[in-house]
Amino acid sequence: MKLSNKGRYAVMALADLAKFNTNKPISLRDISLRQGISLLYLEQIFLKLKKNKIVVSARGMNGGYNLNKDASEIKISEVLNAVDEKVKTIGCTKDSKKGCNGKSVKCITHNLWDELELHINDFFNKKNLGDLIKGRNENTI
Amino acid sequence: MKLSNKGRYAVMALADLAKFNTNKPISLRDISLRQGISLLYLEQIFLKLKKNKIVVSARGMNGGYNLNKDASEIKISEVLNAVDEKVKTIGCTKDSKKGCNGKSVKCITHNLWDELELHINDFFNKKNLGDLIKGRNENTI
DNA sequence: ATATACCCGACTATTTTAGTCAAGTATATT
DNA sequence: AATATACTTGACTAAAATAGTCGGGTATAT
Repeated sequence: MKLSNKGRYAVMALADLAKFNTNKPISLRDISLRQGISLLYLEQIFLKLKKNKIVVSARGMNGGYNLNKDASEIKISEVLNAVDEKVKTIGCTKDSKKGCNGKSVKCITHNLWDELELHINDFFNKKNLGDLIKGRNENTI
Repeated sequence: MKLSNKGRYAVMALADLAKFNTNKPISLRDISLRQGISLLYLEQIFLKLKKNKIVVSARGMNGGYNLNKDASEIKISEVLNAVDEKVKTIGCTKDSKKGCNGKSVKCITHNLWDELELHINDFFNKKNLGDLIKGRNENTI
């Protein structure tokens, strides 16, 4: 059970964006250099963030990205969903026909995974980008 | 972020073992049939469970497995660790040299993933196999 | 003897993740 | 107008993890 780089990078990049936030757009090149994330990979990630209205883009020279709303209003869950980093714990309902269907007939562990999923999503729903900025100190990069 | 089948199967199989618990060993064949998990895959999983002293085996005809202690004393975290299903959220400290090292210099998201890991592990530490048995009803398989 | 069932390492196929590439389009600056 | 910067898009590839199989054991009850 692990978190993917894509999800991690998305949050890192947005935190960077929130930290250096000005009225001017910030280029992916800058974020790439500061956070050590491949530029090409960042491009892919930011397309999704843009589609999900988490960032707004400015094209051309001096272009880049800005947050679409205040950092404190961007939940981590929102970010992870945007880059398709969903929390999935249950696989038992996939081959529906026989066995656990999650409704009338449940496997003995079904509720456990359900609870776990809620537990994790709850965590991501309670944290926002603003929290990350607030919590940092002088050793934070 | 998802849970692997291996971890899921391990918990399912042990719950099955706890449910049908008698003084006689229970064969993997029975568990395989009841839970719909490949016998060969179960063998692989139970070798690890055995190495970690979660089950004891009886070889030969009428052989099989039994729990090594009371179901209420087997934590889910123990089971998942036994089959190498660790919770890993942090990848930023891998290329140690520059950037986040998790100690003197931390990336802005480091604490977040640390907290998440604790949050998930906490969940698994609080749940045991006994809880699953207690919580079931007549529709549970 | 023989069938059952655990034991063990190696192997393969599938899926997911991670990251790259090529070929654009838009815009500020010179 | 030319140019460099930087976003846009879809497809492509490589690497890693997962899921599951295979073959050839050994132990034991009947």
